[in-house]
Amino acid sequence: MTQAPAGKQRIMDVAAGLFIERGVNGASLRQIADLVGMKAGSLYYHFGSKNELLSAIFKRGIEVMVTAFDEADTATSHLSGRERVGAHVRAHLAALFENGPYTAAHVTAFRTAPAEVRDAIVPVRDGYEAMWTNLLRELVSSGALVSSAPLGLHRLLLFGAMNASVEWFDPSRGNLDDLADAITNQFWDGLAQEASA
Amino acid sequence: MTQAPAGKQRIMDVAAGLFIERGVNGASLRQIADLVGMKAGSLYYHFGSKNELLSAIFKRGIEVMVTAFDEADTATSHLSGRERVGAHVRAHLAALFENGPYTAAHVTAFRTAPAEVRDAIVPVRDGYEAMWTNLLRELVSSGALVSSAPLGLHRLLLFGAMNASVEWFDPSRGNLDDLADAITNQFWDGLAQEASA
DNA sequence: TTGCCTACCTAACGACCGTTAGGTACATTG
DNA sequence: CAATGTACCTAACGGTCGTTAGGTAGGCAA
Repeated sequence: MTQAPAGKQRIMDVAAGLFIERGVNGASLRQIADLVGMKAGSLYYHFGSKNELLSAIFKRGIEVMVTAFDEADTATSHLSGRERVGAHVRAHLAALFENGPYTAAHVTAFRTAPAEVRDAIVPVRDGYEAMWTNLLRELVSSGALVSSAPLGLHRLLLFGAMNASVEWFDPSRGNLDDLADAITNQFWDGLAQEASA
Repeated sequence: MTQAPAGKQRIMDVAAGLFIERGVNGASLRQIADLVGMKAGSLYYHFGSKNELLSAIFKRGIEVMVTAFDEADTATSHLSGRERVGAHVRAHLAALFENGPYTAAHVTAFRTAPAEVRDAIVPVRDGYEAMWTNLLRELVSSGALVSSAPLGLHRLLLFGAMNASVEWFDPSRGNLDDLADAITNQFWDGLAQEASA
C-alpha cells in the first residue's frame, strides 16, 4: 500500500487528516501507519510518542497561520482598513484550506488533545492571537473600527466564524475568495439593510 | 462515590460533560459510569450501546435549541428585526450554556461521532437550521436585512461565532446577555466606524 | 570488505476498550 | 408470603490501544 516517499512529512500529513476526521483518540497509530504504508512501530523512528506527533502537527498548523498572516501584513499594510482585514481573513482561510491539513487539524483536534500537549502549544497559539489583536487595535486607532466594541471578544467571534468553516466549506466546490469576502462583509458592515440608529 | 438519584437522566448529564471534555472516543463508558457512581456494565440497563447514548445526548441537545428558539420566536415576533435576532442569539446561547450540557456536547462532539450516529441526527439538526433560515428570510422580506447577501452562508458564519463560544466563554465569569449583544451587534452592524461606501 | 547509519519490520507487552451473560438486593404487587 | 420487575453488580469476552525491544535490508564511508 505504499504510494509516496513516506518519511516524517508524509506521516504528519496523513496523521493530521485522520485527526481531523476522527479526532485525537479516534485516530490510532495503526490507522495512520496503514495509510502511510508503514507499521505502527515504525512511526516511533520519527516521533517519540503519539503526543509528540500531535504537538508537531499543531505547532506546524500555527506556523502556517503565522506565515500567512505575515504575508498578508506586508502586502496590505498601506491599504485601507477594510482591505487589510479582508486580506487577513483570506490568509487565515488559506491556512485552513490551502496549506496542508495542519491548521485545520489544530482547529478541530486541539480541544480534545491531552493537557500535556495543549499546555505546550498554548504559548505558540497566543502569539498568533496577539498578531490579530495588534491589527485590530491599529484599526481602532486609525479610526476605521468603532472604539466602543470589546475587541478581544469580537476577535474571538471572527475566529469562530472563520474556523467553523472547516466543518462545512468544501474548497473544491466553493470559492475561498467569496467566502473571505462574505466573512469580511459581515465583520465590517454587518447585514442590516442600512445603518440603524 | 454515589451522590445523586442516578438514573438515565444523570448518565446523560455526566456523559455529555465528558464527551465535551475528552471527545467521543476519549470518554469511555467506564469513566462515565465512575462519575455516575455505577459500573460500566450497568449503563446497558439504560442504553443499548455507547452509540445509543451518544444519539440520545445529541438529540436532546437539538431539542433544547429548538425549544429555546420557539420561545424566543413567540416572545419577539412583534418586535423589530434587530430585537428578534438578538433574542434568538440569546436563546441559542442559553441552549449552549444554561440548559444542560447537551447542546454543547452536540456542537463539540458531533463531528467525530460514528457515521451511523451522525446520519441519524442530521435530519433533526436540519430542522433547527431551517428555523433560522426562515427567520432570516423573513427579515430580508421585511427589508430589515440586506437582500444581496448569501443568507445560508451568513447563517453558517453566525452559527460558527456562537458555537465557538463554548471553547472560551465561561458563564460563571462572563455575562451571557453581553455576549449575545456583542454577537448581535457584529452580525447586524459590523464593526466599521461608519457606513463605508 | 567491513562497519555504521537510516529507515523500516516483527512480535509482543500490559492496559483499556465496548459489550455480554448471569447473578443479586430491594421494592412493589397479588 | 410469594412472585415479579427494577436497577444495579461481578466477571469475563475478544479486540484494540500506545509503546518497546530486538531484528534487518540497503546505502554510504573508510
